[in-house]
Formats: sequence, structure tokens, C-alpha cells
Amino acid sequence: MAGVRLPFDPIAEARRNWDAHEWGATNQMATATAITRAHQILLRRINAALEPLGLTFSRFEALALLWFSRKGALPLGKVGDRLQVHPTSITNTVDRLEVDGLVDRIPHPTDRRTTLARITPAGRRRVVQAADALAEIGFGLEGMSPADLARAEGALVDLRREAGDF
Amino acid sequence: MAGVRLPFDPIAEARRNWDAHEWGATNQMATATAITRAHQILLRRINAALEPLGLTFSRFEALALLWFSRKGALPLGKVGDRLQVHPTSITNTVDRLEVDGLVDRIPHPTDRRTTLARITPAGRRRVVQAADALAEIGFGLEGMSPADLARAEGALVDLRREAGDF
DNA sequence: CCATAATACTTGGACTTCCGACTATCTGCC
DNA sequence: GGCAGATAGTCGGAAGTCCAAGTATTATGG
Repeated sequence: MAGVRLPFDPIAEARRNWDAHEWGATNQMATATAITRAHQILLRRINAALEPLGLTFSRFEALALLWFSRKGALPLGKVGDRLQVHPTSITNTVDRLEVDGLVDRIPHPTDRRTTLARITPAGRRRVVQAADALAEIGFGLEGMSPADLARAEGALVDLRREAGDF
Repeated sequence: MAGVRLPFDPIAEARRNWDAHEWGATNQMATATAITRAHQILLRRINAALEPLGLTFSRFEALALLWFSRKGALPLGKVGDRLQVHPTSITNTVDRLEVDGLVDRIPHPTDRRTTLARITPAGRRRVVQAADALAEIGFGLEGMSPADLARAEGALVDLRREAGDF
């Protein structure tokens, strides 16, 4: 990765270029770029914090969801719906968690199409360690003030709603 | 993908679980989740809009950067610095743009370690079409009000600065 | 009651991103 | 001058995401 600190804000610079060439939607471009970049920063920090535990953010999210669930087990499809990812990603995620013994697959009691992912005791121990590790680094967001955390979250609610999340 | 509309806001739900189990850093967790999800929404819409043009968001970003540059050519390393991605990603991106004839590689005039990516005439035509297509969909952010766009962008400035972007 | 449609998951392939390691070249300092 | 260290780019491999297509099972409607 390039650990380079630029002598200017690249988004402000992009704004200038965009306006100068009349490409339109400058504000959306700037916000989209900011979100993309924030995500990049987050994901790197989170995955770095989870790496010693043999987890990634995706796997952590799935594991946490199972941990919170009443029975410690959910159909793969439900996991995908909650995490808003493609079914194939869940298959992949659960495969890896299963290899590490943090989850196992069990058949659904009545619907034979459905497979349940169930968190194992090892998985429960691991997910708690991981949550600690993430709280430790403030989910990679320690650069943000409490006010900015709330601002960012609030500003994105309508986008998520309009995208059909809830 | 699961086109499912949940009957509740999954982030609000995560907040409740997090607090109930005293996992800590709830606000950061919520904001990190919102950013992650917003990015996911954005990227899908943007890539869908660019797909008919044979581009992805990464390739578009690189192409736009070259388009804006004074000479239409930049060292691969500079491109990586500006886009904040790993050198190997740039190699990959430029490989693909080159196959499509939108960019070519030329040697640096004085430093033989360095390779320049140069946008071709076809690349210039394509990037303008792509910018139009993205402006058309408001960079996937049409669900956000102008006020929310500004709020989101502003809230993320400190994060980007602290992460060393500029 | 059975054919058709919907649902649940998996497989194979494409794409992006990262890391570690490697080659080639340039820079700096003794 | 010449060798050590920094810098530029690439290759191989791992992980994540998606899509398209396929199998198995369940639900529906004539």
C-alpha cells in the first residue's frame, strides 16, 4: 500500500477538476468518494485487528449474528439477508468458519432445502475476543468525534432506506 | 443478492444487541456498519451503470485521473498514491485498461524503473461517457438530500485526515 | 394430483484488493 | 567509485464480492 500523505485533500482536488470540466453531480461525486475512502480505511484497520484471531470482518459479522441469535443457529439465507450480501458470499464465509471449527452446518428440521449455520463453543469464545479487539480500536473510527459519528450515521439513513434495507 | 426489505433497521437492531451484551464501542460499530453498507450500495449501483461501458469504478477512477492530468500520463505509483490503493492493484487496473485499448504503458523519459500509464484517444472518449453515466445516476446517491451529502462528506473529513490521506 | 414456479444453497468463473517476495533501477554515503 | 538501501513495478497466491447456472426441495394452481 502507499503510505503517502498528499499535500492536499484529494477530494477537494477532484471537486475542482470535476467543476472545471463540467462533469456534473459534483457533490454526489465528492460524497461517494469520501464514503469509498472511509470504507477502505475502516476495512483495513478492522481486518488488521482481527487478523491475529484468524477472522475477517465478514466472518466476524456472520459469527456475531449467530451469537446474538436465540438458538445460535440461522438458515444461511437469513444470514445473507441480514448482512445484505449475495448468497454465494455466505456459502463462502460459512465454509471458512466451518474449516476453523467456529461454525457447523446442520440440516433444517423440517425444510430439507435449508441449511443452518450454528455457532460452536469455540466460535462463541472467538467472537467475544474479536468484539473486544474491535472495541479496542473503536472500529477503526477513532479519528471521528462522537458528533461526527452521529452525523455520518444519520446522513446515511435515507440512503439505506431508499436502497431498500429496511 | 437478497432483495429483501427487512422490517426493521438492521443497524438499530445491532445497536440493541451490542448494548444488551455490553460489547462496547456501540456508536463506532453503528457508524462503521453504516459506512460499510453505504459503500456496498454505492459500488453496486456505480458498477451497474458502468458495466455497459466495459468499465468498473476502479478503472473509471484511474482513467479520470489520467484525463485530468496535464499530459494525460502518470507514473503508476502516482496513480496508486492518489487512489490510495496498493501498487499491485494499479498494475491490475492498468493491465485491464490496456487490454481494452483505453490506456497504454510508456517508459518514463529519465527513470527506467518507472512506467507511465497514458490515456489513449479511445480512453478519453470512454471516460467522458462514463462520467455522464455516473452523473446520470447521481453516483448512486440519489437517495440523499443535498444537506445529507454535505453532512456525510463533512463528517468523514477528520477520519480521512487522521488516516493520513492529506 | 401433478406440472410449473418459487426457494435454498452450491459450483465455477470474473473481478478487485491485499500481502509477500522478486527484479530492476536509482540514490546516498563512505 | 561502489556497495547498501530505497524506490518502481510485477508475479503468485489468498480472500472477498458478485453473477449465471445448476441441483434439490417445497409450494402453488389448474
